[in-house]
Amino acid sequence: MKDFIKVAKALSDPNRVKIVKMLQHKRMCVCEIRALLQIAQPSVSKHLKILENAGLASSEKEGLWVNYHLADGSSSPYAASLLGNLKHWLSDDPEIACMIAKLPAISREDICKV
Amino acid sequence: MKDFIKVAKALSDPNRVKIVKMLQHKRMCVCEIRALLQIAQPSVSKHLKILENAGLASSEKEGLWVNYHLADGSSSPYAASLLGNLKHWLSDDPEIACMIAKLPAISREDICKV
DNA sequence: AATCTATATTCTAAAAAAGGAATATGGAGG
DNA sequence: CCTCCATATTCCTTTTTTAGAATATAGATT
Repeated sequence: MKDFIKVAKALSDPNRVKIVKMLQHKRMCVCEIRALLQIAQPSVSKHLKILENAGLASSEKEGLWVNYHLADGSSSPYAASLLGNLKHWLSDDPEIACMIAKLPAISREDICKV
Repeated sequence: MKDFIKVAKALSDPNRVKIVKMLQHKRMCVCEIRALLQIAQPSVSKHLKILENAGLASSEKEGLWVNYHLADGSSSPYAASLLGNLKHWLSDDPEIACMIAKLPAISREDICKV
């Protein structure tokens, strides 16, 4: 029960759903996500922690950067299933589509300067 | 997006997930749900409204009673999909199982006296 | 009509979540 | 060793959510 609620809660915030949708396209560092969402860096970090804790995302260090990517689903069947659904869902949502369109132009070298 | 968030939010509260799990077994009126959840009647009504609004449940009047049952999924693909998943999910959660075990003994004639 | 009963709504208090400024951490490069 | 930079954490404020008491509504029964 607790695990399911964690996944549902994690996906009940628009910014976190947006993060999941971006991570479907490529792995991203915090400042890249921040650039797309246009919210403060600590907020991004907090959202990522919630996603990670729910089994929806995971991270790896790469020098100064921390690369976030979608979780493989092994830690939560609920997360695994929802991540599968979200591959199809919301792709044509205008807000999401607009964000994804900007994705290719984002490069961490240009963007990062917190 | 809005519709998805509504479903995720609706399912991010333990009491509402419990209601969904009971409704898998039979349609129920507010006071029956209240008896199983052991929370106040207005709280039950509010939870039911949120579930209904998300496309997860629907209701029909029957005299003084209002029978709630799972939605058919036609109003939200997200709700439809999650309702499908929830048929299997959480059935062996101890809290859920205990609640479902009490379900057959609940009869609105005995229970209702708000 | 008067009353009882199941449910919905309103209102208010308490708890949880989200956002960001300030600060801490930890690795990289001078 | 010192500085710089990306990220995490802490702290505080604002907003949202939850819960229940009190009240309203509407159908049923007398």
